[in-house]
Amino acid sequence: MIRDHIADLVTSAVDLAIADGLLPDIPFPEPDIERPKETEHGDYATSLPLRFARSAGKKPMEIAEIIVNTFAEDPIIFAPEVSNPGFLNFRLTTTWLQEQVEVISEKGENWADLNLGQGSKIQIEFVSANPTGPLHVGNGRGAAIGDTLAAVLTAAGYDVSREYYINDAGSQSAAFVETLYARYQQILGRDVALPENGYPGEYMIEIAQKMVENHGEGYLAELGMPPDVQFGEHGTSLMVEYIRNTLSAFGVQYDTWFSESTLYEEGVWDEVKGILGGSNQLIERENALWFTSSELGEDKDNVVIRSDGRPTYYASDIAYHFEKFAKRNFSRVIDVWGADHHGHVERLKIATNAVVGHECDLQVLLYQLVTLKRGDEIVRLSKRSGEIITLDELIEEVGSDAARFFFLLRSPNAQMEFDLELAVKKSNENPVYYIQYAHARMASILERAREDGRELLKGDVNLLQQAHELALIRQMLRLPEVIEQVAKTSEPHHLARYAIDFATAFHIFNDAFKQLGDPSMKVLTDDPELTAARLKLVSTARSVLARCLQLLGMSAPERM
RNA sequence: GCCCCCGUAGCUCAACCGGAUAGAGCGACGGACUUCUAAUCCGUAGGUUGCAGGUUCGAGUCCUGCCGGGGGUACCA
Repeated sequence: MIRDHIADLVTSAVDLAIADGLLPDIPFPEPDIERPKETEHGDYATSLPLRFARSAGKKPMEIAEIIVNTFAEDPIIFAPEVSNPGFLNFRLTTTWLQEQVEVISEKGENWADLNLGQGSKIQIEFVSANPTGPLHVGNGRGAAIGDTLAAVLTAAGYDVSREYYINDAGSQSAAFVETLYARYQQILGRDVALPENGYPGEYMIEIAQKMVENHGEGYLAELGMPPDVQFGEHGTSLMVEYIRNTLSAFGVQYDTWFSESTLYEEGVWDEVKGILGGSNQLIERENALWFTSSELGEDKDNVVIRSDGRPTYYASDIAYHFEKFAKRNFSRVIDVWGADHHGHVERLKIATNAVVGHECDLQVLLYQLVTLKRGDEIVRLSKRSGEIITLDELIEEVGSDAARFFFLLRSPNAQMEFDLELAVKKSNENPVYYIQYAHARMASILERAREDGRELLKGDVNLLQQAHELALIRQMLRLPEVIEQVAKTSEPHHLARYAIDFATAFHIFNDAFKQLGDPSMKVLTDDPELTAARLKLVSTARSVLARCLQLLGMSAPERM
């Protein structure tokens, strides 16, 4: 990557200056290469002279001058310019920029891919909402973040596995089954009440109806008696099916749907209990079994087996993460959770390390909750209250692309407000169309060129010299850096922001002829050589934007 | 009480490891269609980055204290 290249050049220059006795022979700061905000400050910059000034005992500007003088000649970047109060600004050579069009066009769609992960196995678990009701808008945020993060990490060279954890063993699941059975009986004419802590939502009637359609009265037990366990299993799998369909409509496909129940059926929990018991980390108190997490720095111990003998979700989660690291050997695991689970993070990490026996690379990515508004009215997100805004409804109203982009545009740790009225009413103002329109315009130009019988990839890139052409090339070159940034920070919103910047660069490029009133600025002109060069640029830019949209999980329309 | 996230333009949000004149979109105002689709472009206005200190060459970013919003602090998940 260019940044590393520049850092190397700076390091060499400083080394040379030290060897020549121009700078003192002491350790110097890392030459951090950043992207300046102001274009006047070049393509890249470093503040190394400022940070080196104190220990070197010289003025920043003086150090900057010395580095410029010892800077090696390079085909990619010009010698740096010194700028007050002590920055070094770097500019890419035009020749190299032009060549990149050739390079990108040859490497194709995966041009920006990296090898940061070196093929290591990484799992991303996201959404994992209880199968007790339809996904709501908040789950959509987790879905968009998790899925795009997975896509970017794949592009960054990791062997990524997407996973959904089905909580089908806990008390919420039991409440779901009880409610479903009550609805089932009601449909079949029995006068029974819904359970107190059940799920009153309308969707339960639909699922119960489906159970009747599929199985008739087959699951009806004696009045007052619970149904066969298969009733619950079938009901839950129907619910999971709904969830799977919603996510599929949202563009999310999982590699694994992992059932919590199997942790008990296949003895994983027993194994975990054995390990923790063997190291005296479990204690019986008040008829319950506790994990002595306070011994490991937690505020308190936590119950793993309730006094009635049922395991808590904490027990499940320990077993589950033991399974991820010790059984399936993921070298790294990322759990994407809503911020309301924050209190669970530390104790899960502690327990996982304790049971696996070494420090595990477990990262929990928290995203802040989505507040729903309808005008001025705040809508509470809760499956229990019955009234929820489902992800299905959101997709229906604004479309999958717009919904995804809306979520991806925000940093995970920013709370976001979602005004449903606005989302519907102003859907055409969603920036998603701005980006997709850029792609459609490129496709349209290329289509027209093909109709004219022009070659798209034969042009001479050295003819690309206009400021707006070079600006577009510069934007393309950012993609690998953005992929690296997202992979390192687990913050997909940088990619969404980049997509907007890229679209802007293209729109400016595309409208330059109108702005300047000069038809020779168009892509398709009377000059066949220039046209060929620009077509190659547009063709390359289109593939870069398409890749970007693909990583964001959005479509890249040919026309709009 | 304690722990975590947030507070930036009228609104929704950015700002890469502490960098240069804090940026976009929407909204407001004023321009550009004889088009390669104007779902676009160009321009103007809009800020004491919640408040008060501190650290340093430099703070929206780090530290301390307050104020405000959200979440957590269960034998719910």
